[in-house]
Amino acid sequence: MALGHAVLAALLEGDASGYQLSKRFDVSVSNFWSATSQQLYRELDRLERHGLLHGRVVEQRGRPNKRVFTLTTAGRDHLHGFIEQPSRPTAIRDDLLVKVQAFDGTDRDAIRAAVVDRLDHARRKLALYEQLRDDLLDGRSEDTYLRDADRVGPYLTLMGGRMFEHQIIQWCTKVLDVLDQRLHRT
Amino acid sequence: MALGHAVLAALLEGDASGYQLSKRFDVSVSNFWSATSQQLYRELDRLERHGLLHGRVVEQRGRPNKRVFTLTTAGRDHLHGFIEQPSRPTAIRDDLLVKVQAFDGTDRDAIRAAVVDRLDHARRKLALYEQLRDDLLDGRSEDTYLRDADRVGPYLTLMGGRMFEHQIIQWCTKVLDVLDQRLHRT
DNA sequence: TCGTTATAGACAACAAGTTGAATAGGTGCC
DNA sequence: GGCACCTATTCAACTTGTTGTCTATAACGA
Repeated sequence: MALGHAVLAALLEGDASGYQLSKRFDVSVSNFWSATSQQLYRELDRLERHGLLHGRVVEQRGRPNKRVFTLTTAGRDHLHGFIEQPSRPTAIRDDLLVKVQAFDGTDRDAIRAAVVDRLDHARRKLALYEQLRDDLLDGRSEDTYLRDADRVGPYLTLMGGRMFEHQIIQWCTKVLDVLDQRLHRT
Repeated sequence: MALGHAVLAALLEGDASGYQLSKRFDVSVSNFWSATSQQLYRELDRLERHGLLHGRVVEQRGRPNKRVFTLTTAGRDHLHGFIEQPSRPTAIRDDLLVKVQAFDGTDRDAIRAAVVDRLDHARRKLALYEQLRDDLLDGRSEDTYLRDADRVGPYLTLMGGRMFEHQIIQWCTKVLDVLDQRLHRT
């Protein structure tokens, strides 16, 4: 139940409906997990059946009713239990890397385009993370924030996402370098 | 068909049986994809049905026969086609990050242990990658290798894995720092 | 000789994730 | 006035990935 734990962790930041949760997963939660809205709804049902959270229907004018979910005590306990379990290191699985691996000299332009694309995406992500970071720090220094904040988890995972994208940028730059060097060879 | 492409790419390094392939996935291929042997056997059957590779049975003395798979021309073409398709950036999905996100002060020791564990694992992985790199370079400088080598893909993905683990190490170190700072607060 | 590790696979059940579509009112823009 | 996007959720079908069990043989060391 990997997604489930991510959902429970996300709800630590406050109650939310499925839709709100999917928005949360699009931005801040994307640092540590990703999921489509369909997955989320399915998982919310499942977690509710297991008593780890409970939803109440909120009626709305002019738009469909929504179900807002809250963590139960059992849900919090479950999260604590999860933290104690060993976690396997995540394996890398990346289309772009498969493409680079398969590079045999004939499809240089296509590979180059794919890498440039990813580089672009990573830069955008990084900018978003910097923004989120500024919002979170709200003028304070990192040290001050880390000392005083109630929950440091969200900041640390954000730093994780930031470093991740940074590394992608480095790698892409290197790959482009190599590809361009080889252009002059042939 | 994401796994399929990884298998095809792995076979670019030479023909292999299911078992050999699973070994390959454990070491060098793990830089860009991961899969269990069960997944591999299933995928090999599928790829053969689609004509992207073909297997021939090799009889062995004293042990079960093995099927050795070779890329077909259709398989190579398919790989080239794949390279031209846009690839979505991989989403992060990591148990450890979920745990850190969920950190609420009460389970400091468990989180710490999980991070130390991961740090350890990353260091080991990094050492392995350095070894693979040395083997690949075989005394040559990186520049020389990149200029002369037939296929630079494997080296570049290896560098990807290397940078990835390096970044993990940085992040883990930072998290431990923060956790230990907070110890002195409470 | 017994247990362990490595080789080489097959099969089944289940969990997780993706893709595509449907519903239905609301807001903003040209 | 129409079109596109936003809110909010659900359903169905499918592909991927995980976990566990099973059958064999061979080499190695205690």
